[in-house]
Amino acid sequence: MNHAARDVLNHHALRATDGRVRILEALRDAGRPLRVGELHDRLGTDRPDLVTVYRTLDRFVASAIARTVLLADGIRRYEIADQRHQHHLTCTECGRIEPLPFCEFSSLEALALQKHGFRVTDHMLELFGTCRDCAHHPR
Amino acid sequence: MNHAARDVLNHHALRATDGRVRILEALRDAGRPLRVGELHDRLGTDRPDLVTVYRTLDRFVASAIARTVLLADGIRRYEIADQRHQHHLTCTECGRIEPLPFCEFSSLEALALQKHGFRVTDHMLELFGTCRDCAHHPR
DNA sequence: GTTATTGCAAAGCGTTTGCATACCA
DNA sequence: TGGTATGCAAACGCTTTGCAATAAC
Repeated sequence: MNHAARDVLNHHALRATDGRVRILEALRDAGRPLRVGELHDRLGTDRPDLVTVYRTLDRFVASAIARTVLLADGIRRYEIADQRHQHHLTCTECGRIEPLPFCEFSSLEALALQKHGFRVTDHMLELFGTCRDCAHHPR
Repeated sequence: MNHAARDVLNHHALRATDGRVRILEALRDAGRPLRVGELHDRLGTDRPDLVTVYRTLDRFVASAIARTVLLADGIRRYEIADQRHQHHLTCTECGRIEPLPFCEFSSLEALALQKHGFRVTDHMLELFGTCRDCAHHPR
């Protein structure tokens, strides 16, 4: 585990400091996009400074190790970028964020080009609603 | 024009102060989502305080006169809410934001429910790319 | 006249920067 | 050893809050 993280850092020509390894692992373990503060909280005792987390995440994004995720609340979150472009289901009851394993927009992008002369290079889609658990156990 | 704005405010049980009328008109005239600072700048001389713009926009959102728009940069923007739920094309070259007059997601929402037990109540979609003008006049 | 709204100042919060120290390669 | 990364403190920008003065109804 530890080695894998170091390898990733080395591969991206980033010095494999203890802080970076732990930040990368925390991001990986989370399985969902994390806010900077959340990530910092997860680093446990003797953790790197919050400022270091900010700087490290910037580095990770610049190196395409991580990417930012933007949801409707306007808060920037980060996730590991080793998977394909991804969307999320955000439960408005409990706040849980679940990755959405599909992405079908070729028709929409074709429409944008036809009707607006707009060539789509990227898109953002987020769905909000009630997750299974909250539907079964309403508050 | 002025009367129309006052009517809207009265209809929502908001006192029709000069500042609110001007903020509502500016939002209307913009034709695209505005940041708080942008909106404030557009209010011209003897304009209300920036704090008032913040408070007024909160009121407008609470009264469903306006709504917030969130794009990939994480900056909150506001637009008049008198039209249907809307998406945007954002040009990454010139920054222009263009409304997208369609929204087709029933199939996606059905899929989320089937596969994830997730009932979608809202969604956000933003497309990014190169607009017609920038494609014709590259920098 | 009563209550909501405004301006001003200041606090808050998340994020960034400067700089000296500590660390990795 | 040389250059990068870190911690700490402080600056920064956007947003919110407290409170007295003001204006709408």
